[in-house]
Amino acid sequence: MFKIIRTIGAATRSIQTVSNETFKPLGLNNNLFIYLIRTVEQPGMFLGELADSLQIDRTTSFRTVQKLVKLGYLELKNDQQNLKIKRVFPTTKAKELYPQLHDYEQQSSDVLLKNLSTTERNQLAKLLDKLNI
Amino acid sequence: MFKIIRTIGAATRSIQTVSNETFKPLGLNNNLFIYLIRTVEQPGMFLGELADSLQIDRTTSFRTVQKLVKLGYLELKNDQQNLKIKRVFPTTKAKELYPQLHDYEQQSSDVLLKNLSTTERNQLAKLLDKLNI
DNA sequence: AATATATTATTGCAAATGCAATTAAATTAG
DNA sequence: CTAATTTAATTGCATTTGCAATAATATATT
Repeated sequence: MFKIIRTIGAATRSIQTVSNETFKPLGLNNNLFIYLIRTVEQPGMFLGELADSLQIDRTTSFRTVQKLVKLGYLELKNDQQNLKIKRVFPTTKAKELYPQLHDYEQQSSDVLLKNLSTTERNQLAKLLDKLNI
Repeated sequence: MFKIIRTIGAATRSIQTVSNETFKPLGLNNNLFIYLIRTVEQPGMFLGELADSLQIDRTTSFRTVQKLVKLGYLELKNDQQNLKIKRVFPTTKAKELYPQLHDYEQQSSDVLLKNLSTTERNQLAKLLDKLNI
């Protein structure tokens, strides 16, 4: 069964390599685009929360968010109740870009899954949902 | 279906975070241990071949292999036929460590898959094998 | 055989990464 | 209420990462 983690590792690295190349023109190399997708879909998470939800180191995530703020994609807002936290929101620019990012994600998924039938895709999605991440 | 690539991405990052922590005492943080596993299982690949098989950038892989040579885990040998390539082999140290690495991989897999039955695990493995990586 | 193209290893460099430590606010325990 | 503990953001720093470029060899083309 160890082959499972090898395969998903290889798939992830492979997907990231391609997406880096794809989004370089937008300055969104690395995993930048997953931050945007996540933030548009669930705006208002605080910094650490966002990092944890993406399974990315908090300090790495912190600096990436700074960069995305500088690029005009995200903005940070202080919380009224809790002075400690800063909440992350997408700008209009990010919201406008979102459909394109989502399309890419979809296409990327289609390529990865091209050898699987619809039934198999559903099966796979269901099984992955049960992973203990 | 886009959820599939999100999930495997999150799983991969999560697994790597834990393995980094686990192997820090051995100096094998990052993905170092997957190089060792791969090289023990298939010794003699040339540098670029190894990198490609792990879906890792060739220059990154190049430097990582250098590091593993320095740490005494791998060694490079010139090829008789092809002066351009260098083949990568595990040292005794690496071969001795291999069972431990493989055990870890197995345990890590067990944790990830703990909510899946044996049938489901087999199903998942089969579906992942069909991915177009 | 000579030239052009492709492949491999390697280095330079700037950016990203992540652990450790710090500061400040919030929560919990006494 | 006060002190101790936890949690969040932030910075420092050394390492890693990966694109771009280079050099050397191998392969393909004419």
